[in-house]
Amino acid sequence: MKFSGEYNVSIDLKGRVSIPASFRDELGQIYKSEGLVVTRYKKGLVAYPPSRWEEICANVLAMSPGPKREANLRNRIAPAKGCSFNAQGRIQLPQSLREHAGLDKDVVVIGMFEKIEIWSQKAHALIAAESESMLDDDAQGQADLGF
Amino acid sequence: MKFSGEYNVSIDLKGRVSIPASFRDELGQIYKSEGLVVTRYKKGLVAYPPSRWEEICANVLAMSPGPKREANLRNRIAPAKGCSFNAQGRIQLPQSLREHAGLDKDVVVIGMFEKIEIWSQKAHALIAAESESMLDDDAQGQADLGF
DNA sequence: TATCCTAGTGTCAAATAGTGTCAAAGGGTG
DNA sequence: CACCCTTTGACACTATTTGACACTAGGATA
Repeated sequence: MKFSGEYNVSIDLKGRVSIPASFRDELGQIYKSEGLVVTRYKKGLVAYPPSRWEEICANVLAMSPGPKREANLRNRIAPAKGCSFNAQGRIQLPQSLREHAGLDKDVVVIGMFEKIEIWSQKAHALIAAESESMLDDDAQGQADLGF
Repeated sequence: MKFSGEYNVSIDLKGRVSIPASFRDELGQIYKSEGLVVTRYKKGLVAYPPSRWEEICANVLAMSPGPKREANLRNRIAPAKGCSFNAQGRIQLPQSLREHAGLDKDVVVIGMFEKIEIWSQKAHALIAAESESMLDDDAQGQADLGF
């Protein structure tokens, strides 16, 4: 699965975000039958196809007990929610996740190959600026990559 | 039993917390007949289905005598209280547990697979922030898990 | 022992949140 | 410019959560 592209979409007054048609096409069958699993990620959200989520879950559960495992359970696994699509291609995000990401009205949905990120416009602008300056500081690295 | 999701709920003026409908569904029959057993856990509370609680109790009781067993008895087993649901899906938390967790008005209820955690909003924000920074500092670990 | 006070219960009804669906608006394409 | 597909706002409906109130039990006090 190769989600890609950056989309500005809006949230309706009940907390549903439109997932771009191209992502839904990419999901194929899954789009209607299973939906996506959404959880916290930094100051935003990520969404995975359920099968991918199962793998991640299994990886975390398999960690040896300790604070890292606990942190992953608490901040990634526990807040996760399976969200199915409605007839218009929107998914309902639970209040707790919307709050975490500070979502209201304008959000950015980003295809990141095997996952989909969801940010408030504001948070996305911040993290994008941060990433950009990191790349700026590494002109050699950029050149090596062929940019 | 797989409780999951994070919910902001409120406590009424007599100390009852609403347990989210999805958790009650997960409990099925047990919800009406048996309720939950709640006890202290760190700076918050945990709730278990009674059958799970029996197992935990048995494990502690089976420990060989010593300060660890004593500590478990004192801080986990002894303060525990069985709480049944009312018609609106709320459970009454005893004052001692409310006090321990510093609960007043806004609380967070979290599904953690086989158990349910209950925190004051404040305490949860603290522990979640701590976990988050731990995850941030370990980008490689996060990637290895598939996030 | 009678009375007051507090903590806890049961229940109702208002408020809030979530769901399903329709149709208008917007954007891209031929 | 007309058409089609996608996105968005809106509405009605259902489910869930919350605040409120009256009532009960038990403990303390006089």
